[in-house]
Amino acid sequence: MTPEPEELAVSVGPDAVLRALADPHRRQILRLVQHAELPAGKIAARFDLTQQAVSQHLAVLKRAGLLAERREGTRRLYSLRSESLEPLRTLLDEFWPDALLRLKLSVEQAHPRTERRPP
Amino acid sequence: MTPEPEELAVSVGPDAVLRALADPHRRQILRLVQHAELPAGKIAARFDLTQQAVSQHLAVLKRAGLLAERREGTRRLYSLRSESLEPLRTLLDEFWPDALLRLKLSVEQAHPRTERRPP
DNA sequence: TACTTGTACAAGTTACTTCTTGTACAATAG
DNA sequence: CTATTGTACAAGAAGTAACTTGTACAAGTA
Repeated sequence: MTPEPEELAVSVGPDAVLRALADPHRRQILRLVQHAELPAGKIAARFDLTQQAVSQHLAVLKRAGLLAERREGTRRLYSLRSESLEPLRTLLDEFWPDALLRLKLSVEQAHPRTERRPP
Repeated sequence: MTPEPEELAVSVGPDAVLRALADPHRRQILRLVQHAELPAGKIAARFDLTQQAVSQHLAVLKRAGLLAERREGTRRLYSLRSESLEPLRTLLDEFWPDALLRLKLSVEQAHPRTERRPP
């Protein structure tokens, strides 16, 4: 009865993203995989935590949509999915003072970076 | 021995801010006080929670630097301190793909919105 | 086949979060 | 002074998070 397309569930909402980011270890993981895909082991090696603990952090980040996972043989390669930061940006836009918000919107309208949702 | 200037401690770091924002009730509180100061009681009245629970949320938000508190008689008036979203914006900038980051920076340089910290 | 490597899953512990109920206390009104 | 109102503080319950150690298992290698 779970009709979820599994890998295609893209947006997780702001809660999961914010909670995932609220941990320093996890932010560090994101920094590591921001520019290059990295296997779980190499990531774990950078921390004073057990491999399993890091694996659990990876799972949290993945559930939040912040990590892409690619399997290659026995290894799992992780990389940042920056699209999933969108809810964070939306939140920030919502609370950022109006003056700057208006400026920002005008910039984005002048240089649209992604498809518009048609109303 | 705590030489803290108390009210002047402005920046709390990304952890507290992110954790504070990771709760829907607290985000709702921020929306309520975003444009107008509100007393704790009026805020509490908007939720299906006890006054005390909301008071605790207010405390979390205040510790994160996200709320200003002004006392007026017996009431406490809260309002959003949007400066404290700065760590969030920094984080977002750090992880946002380079293309958009460069655009954003160029805009901010063209229209500086706040004083520069002199080095 | 059996061994090794890379990784996740499972269960348990400890600490933290979020709520509740009960209470204290400061400011004002009578 | 006494009562009322607006609010925070305190303690405890229940859930969740961040670890640990132990184990399973899939993919290669001898």
